[in-house]
Amino acid sequence: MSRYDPATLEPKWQKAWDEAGTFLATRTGDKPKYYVLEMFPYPSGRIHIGHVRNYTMGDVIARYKLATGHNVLHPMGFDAFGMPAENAAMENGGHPADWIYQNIDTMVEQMKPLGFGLDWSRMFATSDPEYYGQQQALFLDFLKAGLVYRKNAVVNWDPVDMTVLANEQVIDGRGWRSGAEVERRELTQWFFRISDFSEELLDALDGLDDWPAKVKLMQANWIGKSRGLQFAFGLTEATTGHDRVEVYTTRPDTLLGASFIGISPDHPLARELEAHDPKVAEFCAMARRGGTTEEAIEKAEKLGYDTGLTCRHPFDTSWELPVYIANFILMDYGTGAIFGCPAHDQRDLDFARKYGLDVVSTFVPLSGDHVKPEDGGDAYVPPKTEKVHWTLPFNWDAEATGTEAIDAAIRFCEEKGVGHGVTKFRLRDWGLSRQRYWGCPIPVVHCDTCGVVPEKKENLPIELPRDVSFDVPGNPLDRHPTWRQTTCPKCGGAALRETDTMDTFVDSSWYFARFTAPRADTPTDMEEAAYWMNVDQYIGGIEHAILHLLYSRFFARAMHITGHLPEKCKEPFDALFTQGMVTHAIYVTRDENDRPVYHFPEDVEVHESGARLGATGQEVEVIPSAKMSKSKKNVVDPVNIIKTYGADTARWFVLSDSPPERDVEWTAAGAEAANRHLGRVWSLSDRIAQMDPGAAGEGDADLLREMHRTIRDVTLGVESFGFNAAIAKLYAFTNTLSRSKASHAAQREAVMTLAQLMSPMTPHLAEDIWARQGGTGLIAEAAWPVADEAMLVEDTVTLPIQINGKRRSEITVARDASKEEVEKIAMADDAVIRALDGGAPKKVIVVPGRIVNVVV
RNA sequence: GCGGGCGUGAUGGAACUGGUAGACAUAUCGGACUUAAAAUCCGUGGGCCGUAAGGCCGUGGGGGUUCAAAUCCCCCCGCCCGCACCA
Repeated sequence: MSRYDPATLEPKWQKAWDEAGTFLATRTGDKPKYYVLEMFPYPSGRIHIGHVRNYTMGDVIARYKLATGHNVLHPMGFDAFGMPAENAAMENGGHPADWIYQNIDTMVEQMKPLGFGLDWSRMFATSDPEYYGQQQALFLDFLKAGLVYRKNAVVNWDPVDMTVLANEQVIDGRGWRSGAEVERRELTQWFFRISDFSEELLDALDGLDDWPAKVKLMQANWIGKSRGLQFAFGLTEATTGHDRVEVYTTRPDTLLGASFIGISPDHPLARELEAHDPKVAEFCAMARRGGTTEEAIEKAEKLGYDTGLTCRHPFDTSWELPVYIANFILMDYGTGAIFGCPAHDQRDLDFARKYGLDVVSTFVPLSGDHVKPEDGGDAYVPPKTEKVHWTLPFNWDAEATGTEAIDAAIRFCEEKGVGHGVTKFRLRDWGLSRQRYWGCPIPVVHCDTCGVVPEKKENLPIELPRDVSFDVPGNPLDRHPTWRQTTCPKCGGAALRETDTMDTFVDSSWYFARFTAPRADTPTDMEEAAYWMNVDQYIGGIEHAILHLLYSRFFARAMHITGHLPEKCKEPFDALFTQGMVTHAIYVTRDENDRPVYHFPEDVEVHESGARLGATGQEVEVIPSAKMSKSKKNVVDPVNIIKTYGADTARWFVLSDSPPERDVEWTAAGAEAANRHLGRVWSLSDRIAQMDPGAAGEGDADLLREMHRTIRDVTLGVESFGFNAAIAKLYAFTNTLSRSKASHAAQREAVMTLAQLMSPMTPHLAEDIWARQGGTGLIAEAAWPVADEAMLVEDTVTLPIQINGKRRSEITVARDASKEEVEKIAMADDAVIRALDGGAPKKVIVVPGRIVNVVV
């Protein structure tokens, strides 16, 4: 008797698919197309079990769509530019390109044994000059179309290393290498005009029916459309060049509760005061310390500097409000100035209490206990849709919602000539300049006579120079002896290249389009793009819910405008699925100083009594379900898993148990169980293959009915990303089949169908079963089974009977029994008679085909 | 700090659109097979009371809507993701 042996059968079937070209994307016949894409990986060096889960999900869809008669495009590539390659070069010497391409080779080598149905012929890395050269062409077209411009923007500046830091390189406000306090410094940078598309990007979310609601909500909040009032406070005494402070507020209804004006340290007025007053300068310098992230700014202690200036309230010119410079006000949102209403904003309240400013409520709750903030309570911030009692309205009812009051306030102020209603968006333009080497060079030159000049397309790609070093901080392109020297494309005179490279988000904002024609000598081939786009199913992590997806949506529009994508591609991802992570327990012991010492799972033996180190028997603390991280050593290497159990086991396990959108915890016991199950299926098939072909049996109809139910349930599961539920059904059907005494013909049909239903998840095992049962051709190319509707209908249904909402009994009735009939049968049920105790029911609810509830 | 999400037996989870909570799997325990072990197969498998029939409790905590709530609403707790230069 043979045994399930993935080590021999997996390579065998991978070779068979390769030779048949099963997964090459082709435009054959009049089949519909299907484009399935998983977010491409960063080539960190090794694949991660999380990748296995992500790509297995995509592969299930791809194989299922192939089996249901589609031309399938399922490509793979690498997001290869970015900081880690430079960091590796800094730490270990070597060159980022060598590091990254070695990593890519390793990862491809690790991915191939997993048997993904990928069209490897379309593979590329974003660091290939063929790719980034076309990206430069796109940039030039965007520039021509007015979608790119330059302006000043703040960066994290390390004053010791004299270099720009990424947000993740700023730790507690200090540079990660130098330890110096980071400053916010302005640089001239390139920007994409994504904010011009704010309204459109927001409105179009409505059409994305197959995107998770949470992602659409996050994007909508990020774009942040707000209706507010823009107006000016007049300064009591005009200083040089400033007689007013323009503010923007989304709560003009609280204007009568204003108690101070706050301006950003980068506000022109603050700049002006800074120039003449060392104390102001000192405060502004302090306020500019720390990182640039919104998080850092919001979490920092709220500090203000009283400028001594005052403004007049627009509705009461005798009312003067102090002007503070405050560290939490951002210059690039709104006008860089606000008015503070401490009663209805906790941040303003904290600020007011700190600096002894007035607190005036403008509204209170309709009822209930309420401690006003002026009496020591918290700021009162109800939802804008809630009706409140107004103590200081302008012209609206004493009882009105925030929304009603805001609208009324805007109308009132417009009538009085105090400002005007404006719609603003939180979304800012996309800064794409990076002062780093390992990225796509921005294809422009700086000419003393002509200024900033775009490169000529025939000079593309502008390739990165190979001879660079990373021994000193800063951008190697800046200090390269010759690379910068070039001639001006316009006047032919000497000029200097731009040394900024592009944000890696640019690379990942159009790779999905490039996959449709990866070797084209233009960014896209319109005919191929028109055929394969859009991505029918996009799969990736929730961490990309905002930036990557929003940037890609912008890029698709920009590519349409510049003639690189058809109109229908403006929303490039028809359906989106965000999968969860693979987690693993952390094993930790303590050293003599009580510091944690982490251990790899393979060094730990887990028993029901606890976990111990295999080598020493020392007891180990188990922290369950933590995100895998190298430093915590709670990682499992897919390569080891494949070696131990085979690819199918790994694929089966990452899909079973947990719903795909949720995290799944990798456990050795679970992997072993998955492996045992696949072995059982193989043995079952083997047993059936060895039956006498003419063997009769009993229960054929029952087995086949169950088979058709399984076809229905698994198909539904695969189509709705319910892979775990589909696998549960496959377990159940395997149990049914293994107990069946049906004829050989019925069992053979059942096991071949089982193999087909399993084939998207465990393709190698499925091929093997198919071949051993004498199936024709490859199972990967066989048509997906279809459930026979006639086999699915049942004559009777079992209904639960509830008494007062609790299940007490059940009855079996004809499938099409009327409400009256069901009620009659229910009332004759023992449990009901007992509960009624001779009385009449208060109410009987019959939901046909569902439930009966008797209220007594 | 702000925005978004998640929380169900010892464990991973199932439950269609508000309609039998715990499918399927893992651990455990009991049994069969075996000289023995592994593998395999059969059974057990939320808690409490009860010989049983049956009853009570139970989906992070508290409250609410409903004939009926894991599912809808409000408050709280814990964890996760994002916050524009990590990818």
